[in-house]
Amino acid sequence: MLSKTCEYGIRAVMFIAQKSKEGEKVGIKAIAEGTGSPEHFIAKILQELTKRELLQSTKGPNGGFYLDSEHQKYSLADIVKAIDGDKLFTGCGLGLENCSEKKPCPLHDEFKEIRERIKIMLQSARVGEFNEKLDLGLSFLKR
Amino acid sequence: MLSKTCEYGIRAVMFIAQKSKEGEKVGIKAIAEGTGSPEHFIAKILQELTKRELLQSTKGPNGGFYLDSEHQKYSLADIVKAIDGDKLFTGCGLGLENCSEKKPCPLHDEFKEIRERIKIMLQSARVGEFNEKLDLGLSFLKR
DNA sequence: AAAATAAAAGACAAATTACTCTTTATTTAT
DNA sequence: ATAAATAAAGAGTAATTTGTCTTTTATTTT
Repeated sequence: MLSKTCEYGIRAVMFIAQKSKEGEKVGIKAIAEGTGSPEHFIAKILQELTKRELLQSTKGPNGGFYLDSEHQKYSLADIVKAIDGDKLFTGCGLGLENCSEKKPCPLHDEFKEIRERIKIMLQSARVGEFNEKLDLGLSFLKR
Repeated sequence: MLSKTCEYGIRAVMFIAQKSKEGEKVGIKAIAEGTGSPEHFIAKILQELTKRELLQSTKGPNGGFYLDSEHQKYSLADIVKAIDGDKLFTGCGLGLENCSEKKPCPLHDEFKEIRERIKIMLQSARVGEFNEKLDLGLSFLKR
């Protein structure tokens, strides 16, 4: 469904959002630890998200990654698109490049409905909306 | 969503089902051609499906792959499971090994619903149910 | 200004997935 | 019985994804 890169990315962003109360910043090491992800790998992913301005960071002592309230409004769909592109939302389920409404694969309508649901789900989920759930220990980000 | 291997596999199986009127058999070359797939690669995939008895074949002149009416009743879910395993149906959306009802990831319920839909869709689609659509040219298997 | 801290960048290594080629085994037709 | 046709099997190669390590750059504190 999602690439591993994207899974790590989402988990990291949720983690950062949670820790970003009052502009607190969180370093790569803590993120890797808190999400059970390989440190250098997740660093690369977050670099990319920062470049695309879905995530904020500062260097130097007391630096790290963070998400102000504006940035907590980005959707998970934004993150997924930034990492995996939009094939999940638009690609043919059977991998046919020319599959379209006019020239559909046999599963076109079926996959369309599913893709649509995934899209809605990810578009309506905001990066920052999981903070409480995580704070209360009702859900987890670490394997 | 599906691996490329699985996409090829499904397309091939649909193609074979369509061509299997009255026990006609179809060779690897025709399958590769008819589904726009790499010949030797699709051969491997079909080998595996045959070994698992989701597909039938005979060697020698006039041999090839085919699906009798009993075998046309297998579902696409059967094919997917044989090739990709069942991670699509059961895996955590964020890649967390220990994600479960009791210890859920933040997107657990959302992904559960989507996985459920995918499962129902693939379980209710029979390998042989696309023959007519394909015969009438209402859908295609080749990019 | 210097030292320390932290992300950015880049070059590499490993693992997995996708694909190719060659040989072997089986079946059918002559 | 032999030859031809065809899938099965196996041993590769190539590409992509995942993961690691090292160096550089920017920022802050002293």
